[in-house]
Amino acid sequence: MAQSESRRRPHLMWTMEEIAREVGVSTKTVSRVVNGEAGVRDTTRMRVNRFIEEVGYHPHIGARSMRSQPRDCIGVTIPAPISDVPVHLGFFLRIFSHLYRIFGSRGRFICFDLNPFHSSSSMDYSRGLFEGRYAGCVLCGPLSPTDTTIFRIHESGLPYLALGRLDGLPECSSATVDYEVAMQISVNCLVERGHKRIGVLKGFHGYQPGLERRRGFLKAMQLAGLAEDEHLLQNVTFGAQNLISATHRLLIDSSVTALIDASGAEDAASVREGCRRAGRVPGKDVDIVGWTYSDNAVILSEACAHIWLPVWEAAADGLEQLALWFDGEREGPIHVVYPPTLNRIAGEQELPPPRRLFDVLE
Amino acid sequence: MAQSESRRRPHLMWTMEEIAREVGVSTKTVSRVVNGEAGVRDTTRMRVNRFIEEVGYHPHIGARSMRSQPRDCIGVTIPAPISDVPVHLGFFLRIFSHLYRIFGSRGRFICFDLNPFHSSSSMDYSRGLFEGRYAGCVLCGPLSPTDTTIFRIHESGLPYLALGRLDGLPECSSATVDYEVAMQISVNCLVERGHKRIGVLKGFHGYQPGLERRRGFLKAMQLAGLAEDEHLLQNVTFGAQNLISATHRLLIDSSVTALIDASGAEDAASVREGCRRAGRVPGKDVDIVGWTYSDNAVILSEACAHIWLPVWEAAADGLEQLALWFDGEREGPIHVVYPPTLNRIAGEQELPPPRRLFDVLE
DNA sequence: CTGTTAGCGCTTTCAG
DNA sequence: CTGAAAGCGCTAACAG
Repeated sequence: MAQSESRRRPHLMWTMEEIAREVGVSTKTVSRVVNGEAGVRDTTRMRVNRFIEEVGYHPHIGARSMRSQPRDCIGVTIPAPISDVPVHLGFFLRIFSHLYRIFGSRGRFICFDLNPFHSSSSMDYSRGLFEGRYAGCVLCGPLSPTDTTIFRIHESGLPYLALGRLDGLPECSSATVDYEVAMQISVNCLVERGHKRIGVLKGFHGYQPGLERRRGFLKAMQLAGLAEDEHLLQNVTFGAQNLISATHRLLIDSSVTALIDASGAEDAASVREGCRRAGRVPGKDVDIVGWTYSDNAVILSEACAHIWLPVWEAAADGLEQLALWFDGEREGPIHVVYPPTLNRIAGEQELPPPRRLFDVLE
Repeated sequence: MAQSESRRRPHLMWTMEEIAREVGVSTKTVSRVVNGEAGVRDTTRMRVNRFIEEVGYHPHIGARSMRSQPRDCIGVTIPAPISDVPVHLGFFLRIFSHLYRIFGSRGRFICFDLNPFHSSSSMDYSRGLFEGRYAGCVLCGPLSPTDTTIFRIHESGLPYLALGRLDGLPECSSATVDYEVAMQISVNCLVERGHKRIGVLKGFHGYQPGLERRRGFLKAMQLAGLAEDEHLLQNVTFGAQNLISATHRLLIDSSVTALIDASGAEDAASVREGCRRAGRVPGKDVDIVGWTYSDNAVILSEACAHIWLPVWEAAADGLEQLALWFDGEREGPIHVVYPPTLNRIAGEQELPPPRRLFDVLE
């Protein structure tokens, strides 16, 4: 036990070898103590632990990660540029809250890669995973049909959850809502009310949720024996101006008597303004079905019905299962698809327009 | 150029050595290309880059971190258990937003260590830094006078910012508000209005902001030639019940004619209820000075004045400077101390009670 | 411009 | 129960 107390210098970053030398054991013994492995006498263990506590030793995570996969860090990354798909503040807070409860409160690190598109031109949002930075990850946003990164993530076998699915990879680990069905329900609702030409404000163009909206619309119109006019589908982005003019474009055609607001923007004011500019009165001239992420919520008080997309609820379910996969208590991939619900509730009390994560606070 | 295309197996995790072998160069050349260093012919660089892109190679962050300090990850940790100091949702969102703008949008990782107290009993919130996980960190909350971890962080020379200071380490890199002055201003305001015995709802007991409140109170009372009765200081936690009963305890003493709400809870309802239980009418029986984190805000409409603590503004300033330190464009430590402001604005429009990060959403 | 060698701090393997 | 040695994938230092 050659404890050379005299040569103990004030270190900031200790190594196992130094610890071992000071305590008078081998590095392997220190390693065993640090990792709580068996095969160390209690007195030795205590001696090592005391010294580690005293000098404030922390194992170097990089060195460790060269021999074993990291287990204590979950990554969160965004597969779409934030400028394309602004993050709903309420959604983000829920996700963050779940991540805290499931991972953070148990002492795990939660690592955000919020702009993987910064330096590389390619869709390299998987970098944190393949760099060995985290043990699994959450893809927090819709996937693009041209996405290839997701395939590599899937093949890696590491735990992951996409908050959105992909036609090209049906086995993708995902938690989402069936937007195709949402659109079919919306169309049917309006067809039942006697409408023949139904306009659609179609959000998420270029992403899977946009594809599903389109497919659901065409399928439902066909089943109803109505014209599947592509012009009835207007792509919209999240900007108010864009939403206004798209609404206007649809309603300027007087044969269009109904509107499905599948923009995902929950922006009643813009839809109203678009109606006004087209000389229409919502609820009288135009029958509207609005889409929302909140149950029993009214987005547009003049709407005849609202479709509730339980996206957040699906995400919560998926994250719960991801935690199990993470802990080795189940296998991947995860498949959560929640059905949308048609709510015919009415009321003056409209949901306030959503705030966006990085939009509102500066 | 021994490109053994034939032996190229579908890998998920490539190493530099494999890349080098496949392309027919040395590992050092691959390293140079990956890190954008000079000393590689353009054609070679392109050949390597093409291959890297093709196979989706990512350098192993652990291996890299053994030779050089990480530069692309900022850590956020909480030096106080979240149960002691619930996180103000508005504050969190501002911090997150700043972190995104300053670090995230530039392609850096933001790594949260939200419950470092999970497994270890010691205040080990510095673990991420000493494990080599991040290049610098933000300590997001008040510091305890018994804290020793902060000394090690300070000595490490790594960039860090504490959102709160510490008497025991005046040179600590920090961005905060002068609570001592806030208390002195509060007391003076009430003394000018003729009060001799002033009760204080004192938040953050056991943390530096609590100490500063106490010190400021005793100092101001002494300067005013009034009794420095310790009983006039009531420690409060963030629970409504606690706030109510503390208010009650103070005001049951009829000699106490004024109250400083330095709880930090921004909870008008509880203060009112405490007054009511003591048979007092705020603004008539009791003169009140309220503390708030929002400028020109009214917390309690019956209050004669409000003290604005620009904590969030100081944090924003500090984070801006941390980014410079991070990028080597300045040296540490950072010293931001914002003065509080007395606002005599009145109005019925009270600020809604704050939401807490992990309280509200589940 | 390019390559070789050593070694970062751990964990794994194998030997006592 | 304990230790010695090899090696993970990368970069720094030094040769060419």
